[in-house]
Amino acid sequence: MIDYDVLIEKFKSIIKENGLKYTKQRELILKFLYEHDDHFTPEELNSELKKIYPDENIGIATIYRTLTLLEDSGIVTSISFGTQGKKYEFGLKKHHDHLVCVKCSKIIEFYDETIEKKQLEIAKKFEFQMTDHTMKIIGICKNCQKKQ
Amino acid sequence: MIDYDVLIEKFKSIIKENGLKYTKQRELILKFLYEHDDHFTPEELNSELKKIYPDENIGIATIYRTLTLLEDSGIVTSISFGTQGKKYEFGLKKHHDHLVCVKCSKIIEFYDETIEKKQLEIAKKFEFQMTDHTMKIIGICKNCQKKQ
DNA sequence: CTGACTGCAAAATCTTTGCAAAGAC
DNA sequence: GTCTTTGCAAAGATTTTGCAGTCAG
Repeated sequence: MIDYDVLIEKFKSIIKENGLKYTKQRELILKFLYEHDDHFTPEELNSELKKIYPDENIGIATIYRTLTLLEDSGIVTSISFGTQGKKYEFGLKKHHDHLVCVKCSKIIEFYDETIEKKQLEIAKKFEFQMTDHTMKIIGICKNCQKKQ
Repeated sequence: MIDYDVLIEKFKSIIKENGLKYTKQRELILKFLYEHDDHFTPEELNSELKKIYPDENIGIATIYRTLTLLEDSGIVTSISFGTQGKKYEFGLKKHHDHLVCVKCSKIIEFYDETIEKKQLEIAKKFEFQMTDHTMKIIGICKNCQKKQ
């Protein structure tokens, strides 16, 4: 996993390259995602940040704008839940895919080399310039099966 | 591909089992998706249906309600585009995955046996009761690459 | 200083809901 | 007839935008 200091350097250089500014809000949002290995909606991030930094008062619009910036920079990635919006996670870790539980919304990550390779082949076959790929296995997790 | 008459029978029996009613609106929406092998947003469906059946005046709410019903019945499936909503397609064809172009939003379908098998294995490994799975390869399609 | 960023509130999207009238069975 | 469905418009939910003040470089 990328070191926090290295991450900040990387972020700062992206900021600089694009004539943007390095602000406290942006840092705090990035820091939170870096430190929490999980998936969050913008609204969840907003309330979590309010808990941790009650004095900062980061606006929800800033959360959205920062997440977009971070996603465009490739630092965070998102997973979408149809109508119910998106969840974001820190993105500079090994590529992986997701298992999503329809009952409790829990997300489990996995990685499979065969699938990764196949995806490349398929993109090539259709002459697609692949920028990303996602795979979601939807179902009922072990825990929720027990409850039934 | 399932025959249209068989499809209607299937739909009618689902309707009956659930104490629902078979209405013209529901039929027209299903018919449209059956006849058009493509992916549509609710809004697109709405305007297409208005073009084909200018006298029917199907409300957008009915489109949403019917799509939800059809999706729950397993007759249509949806693919989500993050914040920008969902697209629906007729679902009773061979399972397949999607290539999505970020430039023109075109969707190409593909099927790969190896990936299908791997998904089953992974679900099993995590003791997930898989109900569905999706895979999206995101990138720039052949056509849009040329334009650049 | 200058131009980007922020919080706020308003606006824009997209989707769902309440309700009276219409339609299926 | 009874109970579901419909279209409409209003309400909700989520995300984006405009703007004046603030802040980073």
